[in-house]
Amino acid sequence: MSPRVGLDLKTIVKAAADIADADGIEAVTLGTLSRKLNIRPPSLYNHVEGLPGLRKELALYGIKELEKCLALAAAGKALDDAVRSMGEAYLAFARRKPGLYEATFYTIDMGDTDIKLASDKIVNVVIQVLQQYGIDGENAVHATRGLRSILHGFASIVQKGGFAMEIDINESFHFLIDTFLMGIKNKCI
Amino acid sequence: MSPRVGLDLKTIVKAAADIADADGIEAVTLGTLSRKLNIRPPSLYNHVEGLPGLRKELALYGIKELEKCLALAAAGKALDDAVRSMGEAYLAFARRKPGLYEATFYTIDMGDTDIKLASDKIVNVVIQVLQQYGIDGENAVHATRGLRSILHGFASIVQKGGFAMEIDINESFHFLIDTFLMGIKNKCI
DNA sequence: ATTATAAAACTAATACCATTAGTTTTGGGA
DNA sequence: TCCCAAAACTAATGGTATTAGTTTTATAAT
Repeated sequence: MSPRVGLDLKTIVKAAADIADADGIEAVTLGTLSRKLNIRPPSLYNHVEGLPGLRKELALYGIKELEKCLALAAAGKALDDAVRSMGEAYLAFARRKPGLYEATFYTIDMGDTDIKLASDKIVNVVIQVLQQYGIDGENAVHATRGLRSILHGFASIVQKGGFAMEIDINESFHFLIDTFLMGIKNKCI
Repeated sequence: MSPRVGLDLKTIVKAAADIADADGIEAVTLGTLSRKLNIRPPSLYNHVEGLPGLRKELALYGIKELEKCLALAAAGKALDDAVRSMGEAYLAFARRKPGLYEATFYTIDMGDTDIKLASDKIVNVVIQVLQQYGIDGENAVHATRGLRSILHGFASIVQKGGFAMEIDINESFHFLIDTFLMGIKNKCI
């Protein structure tokens, strides 16, 4: 048994990510993607379970890429340095790959095992950093959920162009991270 | 001059909101909506500028409803009480009207004047509450952006079913709000 | 080298979607 | 009663996802 080799999933998903980054996640259709890959739309079904399957693969790719960025940013750093570095990496990712970041939250099935597994890896990176503050069990979960909310909320609003005023957005981000850290330290210690 | 009266925009937008809440924002199409209203799809163009126009109206409706909830929650309360009450109202809205809340962030044009105006009203409610802490000019913007990020991030993750662990979600929310408040008070005062 | 095979890519067809153009209906004001 | 403008309609177009069934083709075994 040994078939011919055609396109592989990685190539397909990367092409989809390029479309998403260039024209938004809604521009990722089997039509636009197949045109970019020089094949006919039905051929994609050999690699992906229709549009929902493609979206899942794209979300998975985005989550994994984001996790790599966050892990790299936190590596070798501790406490506030690690949190700030991780926050900057998160925001930078959302800016650098707006469509791919969008895909990590766009019509994804949080019940899906693969998605859950990849998401858990991000959660673990965040937990490891926050544990350095000596936050205990249940509070560690609260703090992790909090930081995740902050990062996603801010990045999501930035990505949608939601901060209109002239005030510097990066300063607002640092303000928020520092406020969170200040709160954590005055609360859990 | 006086034409016949048919459907009005409010009826249409509310029907769209019902579909969004029941089956998700992607289920809101001119087809499903026209079926629910017992008309043919092209008739909707008499009231709304196609699907993009419908989505704008839906987002606008959601933003206005949310603003009403937040203003009501903050009314007559001060400082931490006001912030906590507002936070709870925000999260409750996202849970009660998941599809409509989704619409407030789904393919909306932040450059649109109506959207910007409605959004500004929400921002003003938040600013008014935070000003009670005596935060000055630029920091007030940072703090407002921060609280908005927290509320949207948390609500958005909840709505997508992103918090998987057994730990109580409401407790996590209160933890986050309190952490933010603690941070603000130890930072700006 | 030849051939069998399994996957990849294809064509054809269906059903749904948004949208436009042009027609018919209809209800309130004169 | 009649007018007319808005509302709703029909018909048609081009895009979308998807399925079924066919053809192509690279590889692995002969």
